[in-house]
Parts: sequence; structure tokens; C-alpha cells
Amino acid sequence: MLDPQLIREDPDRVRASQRARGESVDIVDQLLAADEARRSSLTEFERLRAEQKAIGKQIPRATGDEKQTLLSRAKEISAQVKAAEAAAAEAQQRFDELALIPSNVVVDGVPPGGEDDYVVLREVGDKPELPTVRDHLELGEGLRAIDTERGAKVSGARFYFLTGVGAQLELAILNLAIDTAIGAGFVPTIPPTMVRPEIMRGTGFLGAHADEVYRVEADDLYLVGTSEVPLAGYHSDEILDLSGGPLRYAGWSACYRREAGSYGKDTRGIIRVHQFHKVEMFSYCREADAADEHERLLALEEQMMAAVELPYRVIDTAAGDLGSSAARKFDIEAWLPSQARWLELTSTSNCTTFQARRLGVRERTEHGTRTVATLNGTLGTTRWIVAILENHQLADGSVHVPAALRPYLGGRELLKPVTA
RNA sequence: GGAGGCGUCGCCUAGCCUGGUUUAUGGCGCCCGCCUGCUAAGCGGGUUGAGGGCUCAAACCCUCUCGCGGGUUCAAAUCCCGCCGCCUCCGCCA
Repeated sequence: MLDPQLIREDPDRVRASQRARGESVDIVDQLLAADEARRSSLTEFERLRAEQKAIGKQIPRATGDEKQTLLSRAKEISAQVKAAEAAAAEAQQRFDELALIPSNVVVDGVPPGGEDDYVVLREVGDKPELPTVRDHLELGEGLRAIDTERGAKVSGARFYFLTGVGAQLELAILNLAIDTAIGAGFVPTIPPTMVRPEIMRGTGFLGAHADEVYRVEADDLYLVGTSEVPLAGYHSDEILDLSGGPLRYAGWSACYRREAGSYGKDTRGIIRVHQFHKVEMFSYCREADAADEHERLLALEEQMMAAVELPYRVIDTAAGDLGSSAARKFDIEAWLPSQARWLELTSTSNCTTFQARRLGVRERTEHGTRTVATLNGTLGTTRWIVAILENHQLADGSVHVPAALRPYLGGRELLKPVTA
């Protein structure tokens, strides 16, 4: 949700943002009109209400004829107040509904355009030169690490078992991620992965991508697609003290995604699955500090990429490909040798005050309270296994273990295929 | 799943039965000031949040806010209904 005051005072900025995203520009004028209607009906209600209260105050003191006069006048105004209140509530509701429509105002410098109009900020590391290229599933099966057949048998398409070194490798990635986060001052957090509707709505996931989300109907709860959701809800309706700097959390959780509408895409292996694990960074900070915090999250992601020794590039996502909550988004894509393309491994978004406003997260300042900014970023996921296996494969199907992961894998330097 | 209790401005708490002079009481904490070699104590004042009006901005004014949402009434923290959350006990399960 945008700041109503911003819409009122600088509608052109909102229009420009909507235009850059390729979304409705007219909505701004609809909002301005609805805001005008809302305020005028509110003023009318408040005027009548004040009058009603003034009369009500005189009634207990009055007697006889005077009291009867006051009572009849009170009765009259009571009906007027009721009508004015209903009108004001209706205007407010109309405004609230419209206010949810515009996406976040993009940060200056975000490339305009759609999915393919991203800007590559940098490319780091060399793509491996491989004599033979096996894809991650072939490698994973050879290592007895990934079993998608049994995953499908037990749970259906896009489910899998990680076994042996596969399970250990996932834990290694996630442990390295959480240790990195702790080292950077994040509070390690294991959040609930089922949340109430208002939390899911507040984070903006029930908008355009609502059919991506699993819903547990019997209990009216949603399964989260990322721990961003419970971490954003963690401080909902709270007033924070950010005088000591941003509040930073690193959530470790299972993530669930329906992947509706992605039929036939990434069907092989574990690139696109219904359930995976992720360590996610989440920061609450002052809006003025949000851009710096975004760079900090990106730097930590790059630190992780270096640690797992993957060639990658950083892209600045174009306006039209941002989620509705994000004002800017950087993705890190690792090289995927089997398909000779880049594969998204992390994504970090600056949501500015968009998410926090919906969730009622504010901070105390000298002059009152104000909405904070929220940011999130990936520090490790199950998908990283894909890039690690493929980039570090050797000719015989064994896989070199990056030094940073070895402590989490019993010191092993090499994962070898199971021949038996 | 069953029974009972509770939800008041950061924390604790009065008010609810018996609706209106309540601008929601008092304490703690916190902030400002006074006093005092310093500190503590003492004294005085301030201290929920949201929205709107006026304004360059403030001061100021108004409305809403006693878990949430309805209802009754001229008038609701107070009466009625529904919901949510927490606690205790019982049952069931791990």
C-alpha cells in the first residue's frame, strides 16, 4: 500500500512509477477522487458528531421542558450522525480498496520495461570448462543424493527426496548461510510456516500471485512460500525502536509453492519444486537507510556465492518484473552448465514502506511515529545444490566440494558416485 | 473436543453489577522542570495510537481508539449478540 499522502502530494511520481511498470496510470486519478470524497464525508460526520456530543452533555443537567427539547433535538441529530457515519465509512472503504491496487513506487534508477529489460550489473567468476556435462539430476542420482522418482511416487510431480550426501549438502548450504547471517548480526529465526490470511495479505502475496500459495482451508491458514512472510508479520502492528540500527533476522524455513502456471517448465530435477528449504534475510530499517541496507544484503549474497565458488552475475530487475511490493530488486544468477544459461539463486528486494504500511510496522521518532522500510534477500536454498553439483562436477561424475562447505560435510573434499 | 475465567492508554491497576459532570482512576517506568555539594528522596508538569481541519511548519481545534465486529439507546469501557486471543481444569492424542 502506498502512502496516501504521497498520492495526494506527488501524484506524478506515482504515475511515472506505474507507467514504468506497465501498470494502470488512471488508478492515481481514481485514488485522488476517492480521497477527496473520503475526506469531505469524514469532515461532515465529525462536525455532526461533535454537535451530538455537545447536546448529550447538556441532557443530564437539564430538567422539564428544556430536557424534552434537548431530547428531541438529540434524537434528530442521532439519525443524521448515523447516516453521515455510514457515508464516511463507505467512502473510506472505497478508498482502501483502491489504495491496494497501485504497486510500490520504484526507486530511481530502476531500469524501465519488462522481464527481459534487466540490466547486468556485473559478472563474477569464470564458467567452468567441462569435458563432459552431466546435469544435476544425473549427478545427483549417481551420488544417491537426489531421488525424484520416489518423490513423485510419494507426493507427486515436483517433489523429491534428498538422501545421503544430498541431504547433507542441503544442510551444509543452509548452515553456512545461517552462520554467515549470524556473523553479520542477524538474529537466527525459525518461524512458523503457516500464517493467518491477514499476514499473507499484508506481505502482498495474495495479489496477482494468489494462486501460487497453498491454502489450508480447514483452518483458514496459508503455507508460506518464503520466511519473508512470517518475518514481516513478526513485528506487525508494533512500534519499533530503530535508534540502534536496523532489526535483522535470518529465517530458516521450509517454503511451499504451487508453481501454478509453470507446467512444463523446469520439470526435470529439483530446479522448480513445490517444497524446499531456505535461509532468508529480513531487515526492518528506516526508509532513508533502505538503499544502503539493500546493498548490504546483496553483498552478503555475493559473499555466499564466493564461498560456494560459483560463477554468477548480478542483475538489476526491470520495473515491470518487480513484485508489487518491491521498489527495487537484485537477482543473482549462477551459471547452469547443462543448459548453458543463468539460473536465479538469490533475490533481494527493497520493499521500502509498502509492506510495513499494510502490516502496521512503525518506528518511534521525535515527532511521533513513521512507517519503516522492509527488505529481504536469499542467503541459501535447496536450489543451490543444482548449481553446485553442475559447476563442480568432474569427468567421472564425482563432485568437488567448495572449501567453505567442507566443515559441514565431515571435511569431505569430494563427493563420489555410488557404484554398487 | 468440554467447562470456567480473563482481555482497560509501555507494565500493573480502578471503573462495568446500578449507562450520562470520566477530559478513563491510581501506581510503576520514562521525559521535562524545580529543589538539593553530587546521587537518591521530595515537589510540579508531561507521557496510547490513528485520521481530519487550519498552517510554510507548528501551536491549536475536531473525530475515532477500553481485544475485534455488530446491536440497543438521545448517550456505551459500562447493557445485549457474534468473533478472536490468552489462562485454568477435564478429556483425547503425541
